[in-house]
Amino acid sequence: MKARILETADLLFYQRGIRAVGVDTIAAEIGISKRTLYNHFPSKDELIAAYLAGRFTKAPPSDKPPVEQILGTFDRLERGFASKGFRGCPFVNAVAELGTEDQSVRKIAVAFKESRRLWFRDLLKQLGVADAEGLATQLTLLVDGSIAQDLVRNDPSMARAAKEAAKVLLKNAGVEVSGQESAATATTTNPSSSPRTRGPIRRGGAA
Amino acid sequence: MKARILETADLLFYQRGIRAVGVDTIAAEIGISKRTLYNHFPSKDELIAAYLAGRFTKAPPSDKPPVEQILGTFDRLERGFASKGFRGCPFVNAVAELGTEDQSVRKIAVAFKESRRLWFRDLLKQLGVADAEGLATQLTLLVDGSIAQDLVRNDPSMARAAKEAAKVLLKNAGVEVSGQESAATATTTNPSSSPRTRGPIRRGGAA
DNA sequence: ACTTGATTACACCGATCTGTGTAATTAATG
DNA sequence: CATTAATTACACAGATCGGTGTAATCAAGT
Repeated sequence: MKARILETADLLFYQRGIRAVGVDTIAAEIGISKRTLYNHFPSKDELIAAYLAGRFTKAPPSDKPPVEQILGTFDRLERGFASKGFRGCPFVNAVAELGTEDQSVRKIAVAFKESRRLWFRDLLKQLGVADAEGLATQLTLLVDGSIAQDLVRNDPSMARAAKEAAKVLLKNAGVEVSGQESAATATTTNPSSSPRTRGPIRRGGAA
Repeated sequence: MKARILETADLLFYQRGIRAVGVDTIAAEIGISKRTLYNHFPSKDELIAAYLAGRFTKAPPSDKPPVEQILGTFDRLERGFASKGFRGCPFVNAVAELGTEDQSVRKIAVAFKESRRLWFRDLLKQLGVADAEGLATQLTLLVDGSIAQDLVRNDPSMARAAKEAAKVLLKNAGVEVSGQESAATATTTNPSSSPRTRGPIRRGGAA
């Protein structure tokens, strides 16, 4: 039951915004009484915390080459953008919505962003990149930038644009990139041409 | 009076979030009656629209070289981040908060983001960049990425990281960059080292 | 059959929300 | 001074908010 509550809260919070969704709405959506919800979560704040904690997924370990892992991030991002329910990064959205007041929310958001950055950094170190720290930061900028842009534009091609930029940054750092489909910035699309139409249903909102 | 209402709404909406600020709060902050507020704005929605419209500033024309204008964007961004009240991009925040429900909000956000992209694109064309469209998109990713990262991390150095990445992208496109302070990604900082401490008061939140 | 624990329905609290109606007050204009 | 327009105070509407209290019901497990 607790899982069902959390999963419904996740869906509604992410889709409509945290402040926009009341506990009554969540309970009604599941078809349970509000009392039951409060038996599992003592307050909405704790439900919000659990929602964000549940979004804090670790990047799964992979045996693929580091470069493919890094660039694969942008492919997964693009699929995420194209999936139906995508609505940006839940952590960034939460901070944007709840303001700096809620320090706990900001803390978990920082932790998530930093974990992603460290994931990039470690892969870059494996590649022997000199300034792995700095380049990792730059890659997260491309990730979050494409997420923000897709949030407002509904244009999954933003992920491809980010990927092309990432390739350039990697090459510049001396990393050998597959080359194959690169052609520098050539494949990057013009955002005013492609947008709209979302694909499958999915759960969306990795980041 | 209308101006005063709008300016106060701007401050509160941006600082605390749109949903988090009631019309009573705005009126009380100014010291006027709620009735007066509603005499100037027929509904909160219209006040929100006016707030976002007021944030839609045009990038001021400049006679400086295109490269300096482009890179200067990130310097202004960094100053914005360091200013006290900075809380991310008001348009992205509004979309994140109000959801896809409110189509008018999303539309103005798209218009703003696109205007910024076109500003980059035109400068890149002046520089003779082949794929000005694509590179302009990539630059906006760095801008929005650094904004999102600073929003959660409170780390103005994200603007510098974005600037360094932008330099690499520009060089890769054949643009002559000042060189002086570049040194590739070398000056990029590690985010876990620098954060906190905000500067002057300002109005913050360009994007 | 009995107990235990979860869930239910439902009323209710105080607070806050957007928005309105109204009559008095104030300020500027002729 | 008289007219007009803006602003005021204030009560109020209807909705929703997060959260609680309570007694009945339901579903195991032993």
